[in-house]
Amino acid sequence: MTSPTPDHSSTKSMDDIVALCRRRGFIWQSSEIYGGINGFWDYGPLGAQLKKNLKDAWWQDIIKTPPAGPDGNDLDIVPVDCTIIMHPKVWEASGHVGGFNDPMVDDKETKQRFRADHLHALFAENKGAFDNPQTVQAWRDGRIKVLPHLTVVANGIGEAVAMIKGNSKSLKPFRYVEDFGDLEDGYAIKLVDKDNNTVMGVVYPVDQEILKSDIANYPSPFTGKRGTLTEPRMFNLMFVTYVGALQDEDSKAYLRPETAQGIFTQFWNVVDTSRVKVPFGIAQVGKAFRNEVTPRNFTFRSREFEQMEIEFFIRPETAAEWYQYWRDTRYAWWQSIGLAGANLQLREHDKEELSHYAKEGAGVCDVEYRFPFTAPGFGELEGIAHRSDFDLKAHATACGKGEKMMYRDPVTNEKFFPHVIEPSAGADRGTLAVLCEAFTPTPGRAGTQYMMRFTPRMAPIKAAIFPLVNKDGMPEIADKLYRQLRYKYVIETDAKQSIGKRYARMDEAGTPYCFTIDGETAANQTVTVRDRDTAEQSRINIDQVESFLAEHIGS
RNA sequence: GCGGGUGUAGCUCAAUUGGUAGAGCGUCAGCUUCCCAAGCUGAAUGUUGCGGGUUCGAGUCCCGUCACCCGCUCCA
Repeated sequence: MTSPTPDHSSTKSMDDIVALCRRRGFIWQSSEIYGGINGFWDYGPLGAQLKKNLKDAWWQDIIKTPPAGPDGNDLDIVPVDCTIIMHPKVWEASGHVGGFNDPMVDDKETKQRFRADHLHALFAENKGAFDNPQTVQAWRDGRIKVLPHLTVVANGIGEAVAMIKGNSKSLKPFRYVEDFGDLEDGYAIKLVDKDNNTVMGVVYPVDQEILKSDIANYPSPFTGKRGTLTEPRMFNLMFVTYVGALQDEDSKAYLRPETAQGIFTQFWNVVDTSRVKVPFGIAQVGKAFRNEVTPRNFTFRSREFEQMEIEFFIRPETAAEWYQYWRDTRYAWWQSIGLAGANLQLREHDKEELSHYAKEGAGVCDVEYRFPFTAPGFGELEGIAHRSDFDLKAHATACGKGEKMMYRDPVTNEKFFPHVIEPSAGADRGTLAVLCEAFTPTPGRAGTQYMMRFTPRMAPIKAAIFPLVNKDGMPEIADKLYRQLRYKYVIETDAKQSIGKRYARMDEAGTPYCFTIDGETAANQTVTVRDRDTAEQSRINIDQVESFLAEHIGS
């Protein structure tokens, strides 16, 4: 086992980790020979095996041998493997398209976001700027400048006027008197100022071009303060593609930003075909895509990444219990694969940072790892969220069948939309955390500068078989042992160069054990076992190598 | 998206006011070698991130671009 460092921010440099990943073939930049492409990463031979070990461990522990539930009975979790491209309506129903294909403005102070074309403003000035049509026209033509008095977010001019009239506080120092009537694109209202002078006010949707250049003069619709709004920006977090040879609006589709929606849309088929009943889980491993604004920190925020997701369907009233259960279970799982120290933590979210689907739920938490680049802070590995019945309900509504799609409890015949607890883990982030945790500088050690102390279950290479020298029958014995073991384990053999160099290379690859055939082997059928972490050797019978691995690595 | 920095062999780094792109390590091959990047001999490796410009001549100066790093921003 590795002995975890309490805080490796001072001892581990991300640059060194990235360099080792590159040099030894764990992780490379995608399309490197063309200069790379921002936010995309490839796994080399050692990295591909490492990531596979992580995903295999997850698959084993979730689907093949799921843990026991709160009542002591094994959970029922079945896998699916859904497509990356789905019907575009999936993403409308899930809420991914709605708010994110339009120019959006953020209020930096309140962190609220709204569609730029929903912003309406009231223009009014003390000096009676709008008391005649000519002045209004002059303003509309841009010949005179009038700053907006206040703004509101509204779906249409009527709603905007109603909101403005209804909020006497933000209207100050003006007071609403009466409607004046429709203008060409806007609406005029009569106001009075504090000296009871009549002031004409006009409400218009904010011109998008003016908003872009003059955003600093527009008060926040939430606080009334100027200077806290960001420029309108297109938030298109989803990758767009086109299905079929014709590229037009009708053929537009998206690469999924999360694997979860495949599970939700096939929930009914799973129920109909798999003899599962609530509570049960559906799990999936697969790629997802997000057009991140700033991909950074090595593979941590990649635009193409792989998720390991469970949607665990439950009765609504049991949400709190199951949320607790999955929180604790998933935290323990990450510990079990080698992230056992103080670099791993569980963090409950504050209510304010919750997503749209989780506002009213039993909770959301993250399993977080202290990466060298986040230290002393932490970065998310897995989020566990109570998503309520948001998604099933949304899809039932969007596809038009509505309550007919409610789940029927086969025992009680009750009909309801199950709630869901979603433990959603990042395979790439998990791999990166395992890499960072394993990375160990070895300043006092001969040969290697660094070694990788993977837990045996994660190690890309489980053992190496070396002939001590490349003659005297040793290579033949090594080759025989290698061929015998490689059916069960990832094993390497190497006869070239000095034994020290070969050990050192295995230390860097994180191989837990090396078996060496030496002069004694032919005589008494024993080999040496070298332990990666201590560099100490012991001698075992060559017939016991396989059982040694079974005991120390698992099968 | 904004500001700053960096970019020479797989890695670490050299290269005189602008004047022939090199070294160590690693890698590979052969020999040697009975336990920790050991030794000997040899070999391969670059349009100096990419593209323009200035110049008789650019790794070096200028512009653009790409990637990475740091700080903002962003991260339903």
